[in-house]
Amino acid sequence: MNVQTFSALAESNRLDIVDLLLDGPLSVGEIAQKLELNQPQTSKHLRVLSNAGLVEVHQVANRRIYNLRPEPLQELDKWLDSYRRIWEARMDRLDDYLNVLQGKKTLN
Amino acid sequence: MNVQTFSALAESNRLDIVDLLLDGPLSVGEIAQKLELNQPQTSKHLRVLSNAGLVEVHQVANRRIYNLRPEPLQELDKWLDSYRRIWEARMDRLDDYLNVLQGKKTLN
DNA sequence: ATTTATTATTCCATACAAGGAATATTCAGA
DNA sequence: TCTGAATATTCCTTGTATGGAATAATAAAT
Repeated sequence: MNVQTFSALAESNRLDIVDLLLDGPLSVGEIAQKLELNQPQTSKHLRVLSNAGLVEVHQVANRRIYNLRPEPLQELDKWLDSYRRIWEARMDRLDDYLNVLQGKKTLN
Repeated sequence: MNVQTFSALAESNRLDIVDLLLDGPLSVGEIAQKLELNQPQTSKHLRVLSNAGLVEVHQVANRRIYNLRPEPLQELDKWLDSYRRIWEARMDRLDDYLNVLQGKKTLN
């Protein structure tokens, strides 16, 4: 799992941007307006998201249109697979482990 | 979606710890040894993970046993739901959006 | 009570992220 | 070619995260 994805999403404004782009592509100005952000910081956040591969840009005249790229989120989804299997089984294998420890102890 | 979850996972050592705990609970020393980390930094990382609710601790004599808590990852899983719907549909609604822009343009 | 093992905490130094403000860049249109 | 709109970049400052080293705290054992 790529840590860059988590880094990019570990900032509330950027998470808001991603959630916003879920409804479709938007220009920088539209994003800034809807989230009440300054344009420069919006551009900066978009660059981070872009570096993480979470968004892509297309230029239309003056505007730059950003939209989501599914790949990183699909990778995240795939990563979660391992954990889903455990949820069904039993994530807190604590009791088992404590028994092992107890066993070790009685073996000493 | 809670940003703390992303922050906690946005560090490779911590991500390694989480992946390691997938195989079952471990003590601090075991984690440090398996990941070749110093004990103090291991404790620090575990504290971050604990604050994010990703792990829980149980004390057994000297040792502190850490294991995963499923809730934050389940929340992450739920958050991804919105995106899965889009993947099937078509995440890059870029063409549509460009047509809209084109339409606006011809209306000017 | 003292020692030993295990874990947590503190202090320090460094690196990195983020916002504000200003400026640069790019492109379309007059 | 000049202007204006949209976006990116830079500079600066501040806050925060991280690792290393040392130390503290806790519990078991002798």
